Amino acid sequence: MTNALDLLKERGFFKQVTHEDELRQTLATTEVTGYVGFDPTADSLHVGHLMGIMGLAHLQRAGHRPVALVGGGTVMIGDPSGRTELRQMLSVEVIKQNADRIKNQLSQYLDFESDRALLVNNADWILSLNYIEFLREIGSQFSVNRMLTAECFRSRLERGLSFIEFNYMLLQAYDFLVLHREYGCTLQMGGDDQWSNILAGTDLIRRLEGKEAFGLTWPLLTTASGKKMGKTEAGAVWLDPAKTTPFDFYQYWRNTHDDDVGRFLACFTFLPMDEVRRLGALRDREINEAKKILAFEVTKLAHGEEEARKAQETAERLFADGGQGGAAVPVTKLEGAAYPEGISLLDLLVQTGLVSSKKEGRRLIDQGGLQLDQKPVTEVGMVIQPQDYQESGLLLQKGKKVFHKVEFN
RNA sequence: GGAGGGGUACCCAAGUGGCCAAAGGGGGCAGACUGUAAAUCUGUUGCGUGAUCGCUUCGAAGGUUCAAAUCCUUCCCCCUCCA
Repeated sequence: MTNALDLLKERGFFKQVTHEDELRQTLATTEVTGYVGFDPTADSLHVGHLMGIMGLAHLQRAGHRPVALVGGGTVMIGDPSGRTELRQMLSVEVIKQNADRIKNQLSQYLDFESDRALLVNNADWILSLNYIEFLREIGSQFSVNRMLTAECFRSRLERGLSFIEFNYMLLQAYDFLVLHREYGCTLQMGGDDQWSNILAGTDLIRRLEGKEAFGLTWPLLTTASGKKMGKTEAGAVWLDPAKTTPFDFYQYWRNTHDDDVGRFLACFTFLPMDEVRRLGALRDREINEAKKILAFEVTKLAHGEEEARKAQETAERLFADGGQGGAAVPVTKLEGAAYPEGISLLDLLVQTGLVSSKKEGRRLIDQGGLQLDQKPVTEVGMVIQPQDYQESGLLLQKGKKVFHKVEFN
């Protein structure tokens, strides 16, 4: 079996490590327990978290034991790394709810059978911390001078950094220490912005336990066009199907920038690297095949094969055949009887969420960007009679690739 | 606590009494091109309406004025320097 470190490296999960050779050696000879932290700032993970999720998943597949740490405690502080503003503080109840839902999503990716993977919430040990004890045991191990030289704080010194944020590093280091003590965890992974925090943890373990722990970071993912991963015009691309439909999720990946395809296949799927390299090397029109595979595979992981297949079929019909679409097109169901006089197309657009105001809808139609059942709409004031669409419903198309179905019953 | 600077639309940022629903850039949306990609070009980007009409908006609340993002008062928040 390939060494886990080389596997991660090969798949794009490698930017910095603490001690590369020792880590490789350890991974080759023992089952390593490694963790990644996730902050429950929302009630669902999104595509931006996928690096962490897949990092753990790849680790597990290489024969090691992943630990997903939900930061129910640390999120109450807020990681200052890379932020320009103090994070909004969330209430305890909200954080708890979020943490629970996130646990669920993670189990899609990791095999938690018989402790082959662990799920922990640092709220369990952080919320009950005693301030003085913590300062004496952990705080005494940190040099403020050294902390200030860390990149994550340097940039913030100019913009302002609150004391609560300054403590984040200690808490994250403490997490690592706890996991080390409780579960023999010796590896922490994360995005490269976590480097300083990870080092704080490995240092702490060395000082307090006299043991060697490892840190590994991967490059912060941006798309080739420099955008933050997982953000679209409509906001984040969520893993929760109620927040981002599997179809939209599929489409997000289907529209990947050419230059990102190979990288994404390596990171976000389990396809063999030979296949990844072959697909990533495709050019021009041919790369669309690779994009389809990427979209299918990633959707399959997030939502299951069934949903992925539906999304793919729907996309094929919508784009290739120009037909009425398929099962996965987002649908709005309306009570036809509620509109005896018919419903204006503009109102309908707003109801489906295709536009945020009638003004925007009007603009859309004026600019020729709306199609109704494959035909361009030219009349702004058009009124829809529900009885005319009793059977198949109607298909709205905004621009080139946003589809929405309306059904009346 | 003291001194100074600042809060403008999704973001950055101009605007210091009427010509301001508010320049410019980014971002978004749409059109052309195309491969459901990128780049490029064009249009558009507070809300309501058929509208060159109305309504709401420039940290918050009051006030002055025919007229305020712009002037005055009070309050809230942020930053810098000093302690």
